[in-house]
Amino acid sequence: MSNPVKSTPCELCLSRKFSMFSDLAEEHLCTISDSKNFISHKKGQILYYENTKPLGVFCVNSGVVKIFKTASNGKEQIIRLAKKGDFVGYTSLIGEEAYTTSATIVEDASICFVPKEVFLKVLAEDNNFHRRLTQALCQDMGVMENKLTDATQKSIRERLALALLKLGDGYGVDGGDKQRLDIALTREEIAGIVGTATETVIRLLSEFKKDKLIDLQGKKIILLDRKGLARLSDFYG
Amino acid sequence: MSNPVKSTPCELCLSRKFSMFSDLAEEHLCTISDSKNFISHKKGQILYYENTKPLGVFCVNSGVVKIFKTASNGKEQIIRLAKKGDFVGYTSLIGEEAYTTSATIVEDASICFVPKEVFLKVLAEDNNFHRRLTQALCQDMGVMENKLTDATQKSIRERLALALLKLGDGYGVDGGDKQRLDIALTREEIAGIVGTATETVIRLLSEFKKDKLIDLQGKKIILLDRKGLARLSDFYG
DNA sequence: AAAGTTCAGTGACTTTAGTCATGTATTTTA
DNA sequence: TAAAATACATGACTAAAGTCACTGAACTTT
Repeated sequence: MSNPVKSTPCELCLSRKFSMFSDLAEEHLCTISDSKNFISHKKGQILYYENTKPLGVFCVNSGVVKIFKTASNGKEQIIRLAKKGDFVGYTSLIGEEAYTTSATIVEDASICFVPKEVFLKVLAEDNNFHRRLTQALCQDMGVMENKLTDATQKSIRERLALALLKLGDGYGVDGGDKQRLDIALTREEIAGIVGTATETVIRLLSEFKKDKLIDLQGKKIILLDRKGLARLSDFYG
Repeated sequence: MSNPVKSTPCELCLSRKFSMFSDLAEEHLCTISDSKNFISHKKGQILYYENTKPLGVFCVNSGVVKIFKTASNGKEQIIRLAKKGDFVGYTSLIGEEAYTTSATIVEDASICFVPKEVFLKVLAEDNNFHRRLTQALCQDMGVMENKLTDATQKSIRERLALALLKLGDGYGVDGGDKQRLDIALTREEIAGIVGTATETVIRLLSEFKKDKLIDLQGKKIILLDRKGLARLSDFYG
């Protein structure tokens, strides 16, 4: 689907530090490195569609991938954003089921594809890796429980404030109380993260701007007052 | 906290068939059986609170447990209901973090408690068990993605219809198109499952009754028209 | 069996957020 | 660079669901 580029071996991959492959045994790392496929993806391209069968695991080297579900009303609910070091599509592979989500590129990305058999072989043989993966899964489960609770119990205003803070954690530059979100999301995508209508996001963002919580410079969002957003994102603001 | 009763050994436990211990190696089963603690719990009793540290894993032998989060508005979001054969509290244990949820008894239950060290030892030594657990976790992740999407993209009416259908799957008797939900939940608890206000559940239930989708006999709910509920639970009903 | 407590149900009202319509920027593409 | 396509923005309206207040029913407790 995309142009294969000369591959960096996993042993030398700088994104590996951030991934679950970070302390994989040398031999397993080589197995993966030899069989993987390095591909460059442009914004908008698709990694996989919901309900298709996984053929392997994607490992993000750079760029941003959105993992989402298409609801029965046609809207996209973004489950998470994956960046450098993140694995994509492994839960469906391990769960031995069709993909429960779709994945597309949000910001131009380079991504490695590790074939099913190789990934599962390493998972089966490297107990330490398996242990780490299970632990990460369990922690992700806690994250999902939080998201579900926020989705049902918080207002859209609260959820948007929270979403901005989390984007700040993942993609913020400058740090401190004032940080620029270094990620290009459309208002519709932000709506997909929060789980609301695009117009509502637009309205609330200008409201936040009026309240000096954020600033809008073209496409980019600057968080001016993280504490204020945090107060707003919790029920009693 | 509760009255310990004479323990059924795991080898003879009838609920085990339904659990992830179902094909545990004999030796590991014995290790667990020897160290576990069988306890009887009454409705309303607490298994654990959010933010406390897990000391082991609960294995439900009979009865029903609700796993929930208390939101910042004080309401309970029920994450799932656990029954015979289900493990409770293992994700936080394996994730090496404090409980992300609380758990209390919804229907009088008998539950085994397996201490942390023993459970983790078996997990580390029995690769087959570890594999099965990871697989289940991955599938549960897909379930959570679905729940999140439903929570943000479906209306309360749709979500309630869906919740009733799922309760039918897990606790329905008679089967077919007409089934009685054999579980005693208050309207407030149903609201906690759906993620809405108690009054809204009450109103919608009487509406469903008026529309011959369900019947209300005292506390018990009877699903009269599963297909109708299914149609309603999907966006285009 | 009386009193207390929890639970179910209803009405009135308010707030929130979704939808539709339309207009203006801003990118893309031809 | 003009045209087309997206994306952003705003207003008006509607519908959905939450809150508050209260009543009556059904359990518990003593």
